[in-house]
Amino acid sequence: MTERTSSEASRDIPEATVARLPVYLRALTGLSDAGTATCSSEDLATAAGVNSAKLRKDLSYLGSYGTRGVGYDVEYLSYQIAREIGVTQDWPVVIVGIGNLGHALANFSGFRSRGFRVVALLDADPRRHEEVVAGVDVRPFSDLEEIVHEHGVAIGVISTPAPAAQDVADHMVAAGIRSILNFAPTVLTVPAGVDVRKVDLSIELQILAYHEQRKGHAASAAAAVERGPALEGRPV
Amino acid sequence: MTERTSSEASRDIPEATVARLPVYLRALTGLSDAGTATCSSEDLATAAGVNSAKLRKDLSYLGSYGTRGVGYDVEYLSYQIAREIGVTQDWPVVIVGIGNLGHALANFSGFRSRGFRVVALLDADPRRHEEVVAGVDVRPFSDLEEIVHEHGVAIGVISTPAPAAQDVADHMVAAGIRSILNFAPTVLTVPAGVDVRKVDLSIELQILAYHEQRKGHAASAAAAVERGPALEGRPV
DNA sequence: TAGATTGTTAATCGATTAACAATC
DNA sequence: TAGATTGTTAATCGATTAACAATC
Repeated sequence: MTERTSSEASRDIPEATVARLPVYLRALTGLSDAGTATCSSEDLATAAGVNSAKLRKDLSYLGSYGTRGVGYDVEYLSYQIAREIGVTQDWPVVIVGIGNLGHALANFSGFRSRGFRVVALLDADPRRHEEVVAGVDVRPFSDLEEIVHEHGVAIGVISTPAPAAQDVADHMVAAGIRSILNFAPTVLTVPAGVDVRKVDLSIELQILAYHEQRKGHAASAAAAVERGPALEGRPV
Repeated sequence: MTERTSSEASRDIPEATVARLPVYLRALTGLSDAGTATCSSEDLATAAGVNSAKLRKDLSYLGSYGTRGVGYDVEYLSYQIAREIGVTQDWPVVIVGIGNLGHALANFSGFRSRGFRVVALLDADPRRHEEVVAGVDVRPFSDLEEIVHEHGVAIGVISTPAPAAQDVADHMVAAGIRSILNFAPTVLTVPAGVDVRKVDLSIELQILAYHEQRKGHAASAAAAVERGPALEGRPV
């Protein structure tokens, strides 16, 4: 299962590097679209918004795909990163919870463009089963296992309200899904071997608020903060 | 500007800790809703999905809000964390780009529940200016500066297509916004002192795909991966 | 007091960065 | 060859974790 064909240098890529590879891939796609055939680590780092030392260190985990004194061939490096991430293959995805956010996700073109194919939209509410969203029928949640097996779904997206999310995750795991992207604002408990990534709008805003508070944002609010213990803290 | 009232231990909280404080706050809200008055670091850590050593270390940056041998008072700790993050005050937010995702964000109740108030929805497309979303009028993008000043907006959310995002960010910065939450799949360039946080669905999926590929997900796809160089890589 | 649990220390681990030898 | 740029080393920095003294 963990065996790879020989000559592969790519073992044990640090998590922080893995998280940046898709950023590099997107930057390379941008360079390619602009007609750039070759780029230096400095060029690519700028496009990706990191420094070039970090970029070169990251790429070194994949192998040696550059040429000293020259740089990187954009198409070749793109392909190597895409292969490393796994987006040269096709990934069937199922989305559960077709409310406002589920609609947005189903219509999101970024899914399709990187090898992710939405094969089913599921919702527990029968009133939604009439709908067709982004050309895909909304089906009952109870069809999950059948769909997972039929399409070989490995990745599930949860966009239900928080109270439903754990139950949805349990069913996904039971059906064989081992990678979950969770948009519901709740902590999911899953067995070892199942990956969960979480996108949480409210948490992102709170992190921004923390830094904003420390910056002293608008003059009026800063004044309110500095005015004292501020047990209520509502700015004017 | 960076002055605080005395007795505040809260200086230089590590970034990793800051990112977890909102998670603790949510877990505490859950405990409170369940009628729990006191909890141990072990209880709270479980609810938040972290280990208790990390939780205690994190909380130690805020001060000493627990009682040895007893644990933490849920309401008291909630308040202290909320104050530290800054969500005891009210944060006016503007959302730019009212497509599918913008609609979902405008309707997202998690915004309101944590002190974030959507004061305006902006879109460059005049055909959207008739709309009322979540009880808020959609207004022209050119109204941005006026709205920012009128409401003291410190946080801007970008949910436009990628090509528009940098221009939106530039205008936000010019209007005085110093914290941006970016949903557009593009790297934003902003002056020092402006915080950008990025939520990128496609990148999250690619990170999951990387790990899924290494796990050997469905038997058929795993077979395709192991079959050899797989220059095309499309699984059966 | 005895049991429980915090807050802190110190060791470990992982990520970042600058510098530069290797080499095109 | 001379100039440019990679890939790697080593130093630094920050985050995690286990263990336990402090103390309720």
